[in-house]
Amino acid sequence: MANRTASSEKSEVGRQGILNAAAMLFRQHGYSGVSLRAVAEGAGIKAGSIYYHFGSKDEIVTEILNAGIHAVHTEVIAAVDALPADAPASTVIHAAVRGHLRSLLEHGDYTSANVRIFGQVPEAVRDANLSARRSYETYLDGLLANLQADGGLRKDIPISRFRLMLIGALNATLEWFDPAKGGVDALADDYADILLNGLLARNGAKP
Amino acid sequence: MANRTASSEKSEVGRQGILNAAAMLFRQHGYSGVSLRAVAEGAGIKAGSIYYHFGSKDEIVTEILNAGIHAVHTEVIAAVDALPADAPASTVIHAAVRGHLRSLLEHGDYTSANVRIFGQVPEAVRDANLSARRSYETYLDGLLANLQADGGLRKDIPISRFRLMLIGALNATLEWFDPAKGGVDALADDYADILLNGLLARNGAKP
DNA sequence: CAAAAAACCTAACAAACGTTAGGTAGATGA
DNA sequence: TCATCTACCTAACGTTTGTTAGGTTTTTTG
Repeated sequence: MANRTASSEKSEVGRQGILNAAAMLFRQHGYSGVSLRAVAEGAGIKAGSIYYHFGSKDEIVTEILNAGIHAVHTEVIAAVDALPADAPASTVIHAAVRGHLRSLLEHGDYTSANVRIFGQVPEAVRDANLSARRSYETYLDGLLANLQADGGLRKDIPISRFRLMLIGALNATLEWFDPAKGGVDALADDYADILLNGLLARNGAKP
Repeated sequence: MANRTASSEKSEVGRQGILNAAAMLFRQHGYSGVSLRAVAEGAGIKAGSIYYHFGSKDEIVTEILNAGIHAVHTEVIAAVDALPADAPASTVIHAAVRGHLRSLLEHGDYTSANVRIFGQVPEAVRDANLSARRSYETYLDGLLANLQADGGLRKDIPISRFRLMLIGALNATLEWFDPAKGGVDALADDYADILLNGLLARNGAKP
């Protein structure tokens, strides 16, 4: 029984089903740790059928990598654009942090696959993802530069270092965050707070 | 010519040579991306010979993972213990950050292999590394708790969140840091500064 | 100097890999 | 209704994988 039309649990089909299954698996097991047979099973089809939609494994992973960057980039832009134009630096950073974390931790098989496997894929695949990456980095740098020019952010540390630390700290949450244990937004509140105000106890304290 | 005793470029031999070669390769290509034949070539021997020293690939990777954690743990302890007992929180954090980064970025094939592949190895291997991880985490938590109790660190955010963000931000430097482009210690200065004081421009500014 | 132990090599195994060729069921369009 | 097209399947290919068995060389030991 339950043997008609393959009967996988999810069995999303078609091109998108392959990408969804692959993104989930890449995120969990790394690039070389995922076989096309595993991807096919996740998508509810057989391995050979993948080649109807894609020319190679690298073609799949390239598309996933690009979609991952595009997802964060879009979500962060949306979060920041929703603010009033004169929002203070702390508000802008907070919105960006929340947008990035949401994209990564909530609807984020593609984004988290990107973070996890970018360092493992063949060089050609990495290269194909570089322009999307740089585009996001440039956007963040512009954001930080504006806040710095307005006097909201300190000026004694280069922007690229801000940005690298920001992205690094956020992406690292992927390794331990458990959506069942606590909300993404509460995490974003804490992270933005620490990043903005630091760990040190203030002398002129607040309540 | 140059054909005696295998003549590989480095050709470290023996058990340690295998581990060194494997750590370097795992760091670059991930767990499944490294074959035992590649490890053997890196160590200057043939694939089958590995089994004289190790029982399986997982046995190798287990040992590398444990050595990696042990290396950071030891270096951070040494850095902190070198400080006077009454050192302020900022000094202690700075020393810990520098120790962690040095272990990761300077003499750190084992440590960086750990960071890179921990999420990809079979569950049994991960489990075998958990106690070493927890030991390091417990040490850091104790450190942070002391500083918090002394009034050096703010108390409105749980210690585990401090620690996770700290380790995450530091480990993430592995993805982009280029030792040829800038010193580890300068990086540690900046990171400790940002983590302690935050990104925001201060009103009661300093010179 | 001979015997024993240590450290390797060679050659092969079954399984799993990415990929390809050719076939088939069901929908679509004339 | 027949031909075409889409979306799959089956079966196999050559290669690479972790691993093993058995043989050879080097080093240590008595």
